[in-house]
Parts: sequence; structure tokens; C-alpha cells
Amino acid sequence: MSLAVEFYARPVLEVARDLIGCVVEHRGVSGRIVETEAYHESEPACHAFVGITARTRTLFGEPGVAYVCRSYGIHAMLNAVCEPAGVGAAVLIRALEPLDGIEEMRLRRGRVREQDLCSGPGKLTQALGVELVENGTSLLDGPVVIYAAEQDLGEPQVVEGTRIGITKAVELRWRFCLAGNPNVSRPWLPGAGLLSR
DNA sequence: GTATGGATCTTCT
DNA sequence: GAAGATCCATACA
Repeated sequence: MSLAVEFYARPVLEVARDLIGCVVEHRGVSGRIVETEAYHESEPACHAFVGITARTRTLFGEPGVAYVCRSYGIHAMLNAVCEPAGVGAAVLIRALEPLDGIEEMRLRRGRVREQDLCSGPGKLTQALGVELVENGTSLLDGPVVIYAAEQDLGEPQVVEGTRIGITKAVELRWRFCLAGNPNVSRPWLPGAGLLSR
């Protein structure tokens, strides 16, 4: 079952936390989400902070839509648009644990350890084959789909920490990852607290 | 194992 | 014209 619109039309921090353990799939290649970050128009690290532009239009649109943007000229990054339409907010998918299509991921990513196939926002889009053309497509029935966690993991331990690779609002602890999972882009920072959901 | 710089492109000023 | 939510190869210790 793909996640419903109502799942995304909630406060972005809740969605970011609840997406941990869910599954992203693109053309038969899939992985379990083990790391996310929340972005909201109210803080300057978010692209939506500047308001609605040609680039950020997707962020202010319907929830449950993919926002794909390019970073440092090379890498694509996959976000899930959240909160009701008109609010600029999204969850950045930062890392996956490979599930299906691992051979295809290897072809795209080259010779790396399995746990490094999707251990970063640019890496996972490359492994899944997600590109800028997927920007604005639905995560419910589009080329990129997010499914609810197949099994109830029984309150997986989610670790909270500060976001990575940004220069503004660095103090916000809006990053979430699965405790102890080797596929995360980086282990959580010292002082990060544990969350239970 | 850690540190550094280059690649490369969309968007906004 | 510059900045940016990154990754990787290469150079050292």
C-alpha cells in the first residue's frame, strides 16, 4: 500500500519521523528509508524560505508529490512534499537500505559496499535512477512510489540529530535516522537524543 | 584513516 | 556571477 495524501498533509516533522522504515520504489528498484531530514518554509535552510519561485513551486503544491532538485551541479536529491497545499515544506530522503534491484544499483553506482549504495541523498537517487524529470510527480501512483512499512517494526528506535550539509539553521535537530543502521549517511552526532514513536 | 579540491548546473541576484 | 540540502578521487600521514 502506498501512503495516502493524508499521511503527507501533516506537520513535516511528524512525516519525517514516520517515513523512517517506509519503502521507496522506482522502476522495480527499492530500499527502506533509514534517514530523513525535515525542511519548512519558516527556516532559512529550506528552499521554500525565499517564497514561491519557478524552482520552489513544487514545494508549495500538493502533499504527496516528489520534489527533486539538483545540488552542487551534479547530484539529484529526492524530497516528499508535506503539509497542506500552500505551505512550503518537504522531507529530504537522505539514505536507504537496499531491498530490491540491488544488481541494478550496483550497475549505476559502481563498485562500492552494499551499505554504501544508498548512504547519501545523491547516492540514493543515482542508485534508484531518479532524475530531475521526476520532479512534481505523485508519490502515490507516480514513477516514484513510497509504501508504508511492510511489517510493523514495533516502535523502531529513531534517533534525532542536527541536519547535515547546510549553512543556515544548523541548530535545528530536524534529522531522523534508524538507530544503529549501517546504511545511514553518517552516524548521528554526539548528544543526539533518542525518540520513540 | 583523514584531508582536500574538483566536477558541474540550476536558480536567483 | 555566485551559491548550493554532495560525492569521489587523490594525496598525504
